[in-house]
Amino acid sequence: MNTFSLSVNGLTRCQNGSAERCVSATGYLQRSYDSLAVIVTGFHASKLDSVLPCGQTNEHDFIDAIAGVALSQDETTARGRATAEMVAQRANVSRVAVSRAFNPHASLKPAKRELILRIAQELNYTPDRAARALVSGRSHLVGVIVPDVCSHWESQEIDALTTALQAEGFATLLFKTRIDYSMDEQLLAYMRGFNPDSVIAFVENVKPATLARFLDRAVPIYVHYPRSGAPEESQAGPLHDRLNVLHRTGVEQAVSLLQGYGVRRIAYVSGVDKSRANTAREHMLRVVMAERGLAPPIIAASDFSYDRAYAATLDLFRVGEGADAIFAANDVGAFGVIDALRHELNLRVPEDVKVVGFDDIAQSHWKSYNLTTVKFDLEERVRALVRLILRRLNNPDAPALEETLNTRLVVRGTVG
Amino acid sequence: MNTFSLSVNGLTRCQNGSAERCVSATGYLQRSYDSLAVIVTGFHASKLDSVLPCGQTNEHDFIDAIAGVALSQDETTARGRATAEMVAQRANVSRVAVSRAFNPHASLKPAKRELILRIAQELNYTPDRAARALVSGRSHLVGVIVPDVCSHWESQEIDALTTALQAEGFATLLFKTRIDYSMDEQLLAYMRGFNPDSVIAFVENVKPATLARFLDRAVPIYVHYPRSGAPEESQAGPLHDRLNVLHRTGVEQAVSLLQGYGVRRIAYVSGVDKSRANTAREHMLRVVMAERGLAPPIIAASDFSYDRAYAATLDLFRVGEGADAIFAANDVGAFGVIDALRHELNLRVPEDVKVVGFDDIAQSHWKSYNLTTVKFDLEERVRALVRLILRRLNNPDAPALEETLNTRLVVRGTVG
DNA sequence: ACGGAAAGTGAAAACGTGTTCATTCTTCAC
DNA sequence: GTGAAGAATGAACACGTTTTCACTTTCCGT
Repeated sequence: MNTFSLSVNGLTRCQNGSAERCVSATGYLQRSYDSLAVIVTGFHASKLDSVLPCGQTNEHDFIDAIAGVALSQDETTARGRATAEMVAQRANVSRVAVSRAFNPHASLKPAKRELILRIAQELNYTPDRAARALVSGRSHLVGVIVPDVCSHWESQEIDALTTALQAEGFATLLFKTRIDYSMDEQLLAYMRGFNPDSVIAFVENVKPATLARFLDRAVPIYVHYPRSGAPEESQAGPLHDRLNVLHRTGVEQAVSLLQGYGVRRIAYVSGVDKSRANTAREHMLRVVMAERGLAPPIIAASDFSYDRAYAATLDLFRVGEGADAIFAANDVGAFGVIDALRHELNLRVPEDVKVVGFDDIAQSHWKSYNLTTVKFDLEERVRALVRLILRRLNNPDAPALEETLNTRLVVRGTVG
Repeated sequence: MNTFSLSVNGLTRCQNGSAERCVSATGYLQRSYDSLAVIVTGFHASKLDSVLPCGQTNEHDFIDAIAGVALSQDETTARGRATAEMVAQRANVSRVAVSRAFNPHASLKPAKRELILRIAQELNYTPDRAARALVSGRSHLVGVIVPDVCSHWESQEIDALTTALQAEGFATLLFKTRIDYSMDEQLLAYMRGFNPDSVIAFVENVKPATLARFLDRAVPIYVHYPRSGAPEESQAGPLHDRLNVLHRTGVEQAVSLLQGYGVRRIAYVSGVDKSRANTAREHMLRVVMAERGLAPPIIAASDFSYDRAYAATLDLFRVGEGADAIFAANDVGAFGVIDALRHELNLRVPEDVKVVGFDDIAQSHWKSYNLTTVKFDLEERVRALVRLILRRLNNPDAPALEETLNTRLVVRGTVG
């Protein structure tokens, strides 16, 4: 067969390849990464030969060369990965022992385990997750459904989520749904084929029938925008795992601050109409304002986006009666509000109108906005979510769990 | 066994469950989704019974109920998914026929295929991708390595990528690497376990040894920031698949525009030091400026981030000599530049200093920035990338492919 | 009607792992 | 030295597909 093999550190061999090219490449590798064993095997000799840089090379050229080879690799070696059988053979143990070596809970003589792991590393072996999933029923994949990865809040949450899951041996499987926050059946069926162990949906208007299609597997599904979790809403005990957010704390701080400045007319530029995040925020704002003797907020309909918040603000002042202060359902919406006020209505923020957002995304501290906002600790939230998921996966029959997170006001330049 | 089963449309049955609860739920489902078959099966009857809402219910309550059941589902039914065997049995065909029914290229009598697909749908069956991957060697997963999902450019690219891959029957498997744009071996080994069919790395400083660990499988790896692809750099023929971007066009337009305003001192606020995107952009700027008789740009070191671009701009004017116009290596960096100029240095943009970015991300049209920028068509780029990947997967031995994309200047408010 | 090509079919063999179960080896107290 | 308990071991099976390989049926032109 037309193969090429190249090893660095210890044994250096070439088969069916041009010797000097191999040595040149080897030398380069040794110079750059001398403590590392590199094994390259199973290519069209002709291709590797014509591609490997000779003489002095820089790193980029070498990467290009290797990448080029990887791309044109021989089909016959596609399954060339080391298998547990090979490791077992080389270590003079049974294949089962190899499996056990990679499972920390299995009992295996420490010396044996060490030997197996060493040989496995030499052969660049890791257990095949597809096979493992097939027999264990665990794919170690977590499906994440999101309407728009670019939305700041979502992207930051996906980022933290991926980090947390990765640390626990899981991987994030990303799916996009329609932008209107609905999750269609087709997508769910599609995703189901990948066997995720759990699903986190950044959408809300989930149809029962859609969810039902998932129910023939024990897949915990987390509809991601949590209940408002205000004390007055809490019930005897949760029916299922739940993540609550206490909007009250942050909202009270914000309203109190605004009252200190003598604000009278407060408007709310909303999020997507029936979404829980929007409902909870608007509701809490209404409750807190009523408690403090303020008239109900003026509602300007929007959908969490910059553009619609911008337009809603124009309407509020041109068609409507305006306001002294504006709450936006999220920070991105608040950016739209601020830009509309400053650049189209020629109003000053915060002198003429004060603005408060929700979320505290990374962009909120940018100087052009410098937004005062109700912070929703993202890292903490993701940690709690991953904790819920893992606990549920490890113990499917445990009683329902509930985690509660608090909010607080971050005061910046758009108030005061 | 302690099971509950509920069907809507046609046959409506309850087993071991409270009849009226079942009927109530059924009625709700029928009212809401009357054209849909809903099959719920395999739960702890006690749990479903205590959870299902009775009488008038709203959608949210019902979702909560179903979700609660999904979470507390019986362990024994975890593998309760329909299998090809069951479909075959019910359709009176062999299991192989079922497999063929789901493979468009396999030959099967149309009537038979139709029957099988109908029954499969009834049973909510889809082929198990883990099993399929095991035997076919194709996981239909594409690994995406990214240092920071939140970065605007990356998040928009991930979004488009996911959409495109989803349409082709693939899914995006997301991994995070370190923020310094390096890709560590550990991550690659970890990812390898998931058997991605291809890997797209949004990182550049890839070590050969790191890549080599992937080379025992035929996995096309795309290091994502492309070569500058300027004509003077192009070679005889590409050694491997490659995506080129012609920065020249957009940069020429930008420099020409600036010259028209009599700009003399041009600065460049850079990206991550040795990254290709940064290198290519700086290089092209240098070349074009030289061609037009301008002095070389003043370099202000940054790393693509808002905060460092902000700081670099302050340095440029406080320690250095300032500039009439500033190119930023990316749009986010340009936002930092603009904010530093306006809010800390009290300079006007564009009157005192003109600013140009690279990328044209969605935020660039926001009124606070309204950035003039060199557009890099994201959708087009992702389409090209997916095209390359699929062609390579379908035909691993095809000659190397090359796609070239152009750029153009989008003129907004930060120049002129 | 006839032959041959093409299409359709199902039994069996992979794919690479985790798990169970009966067996063997080690350890330790007496 | 003995017995028993516990740890360590490997053979065999299971997981749900796709693929290969003979074999049978259908189709079509003469």
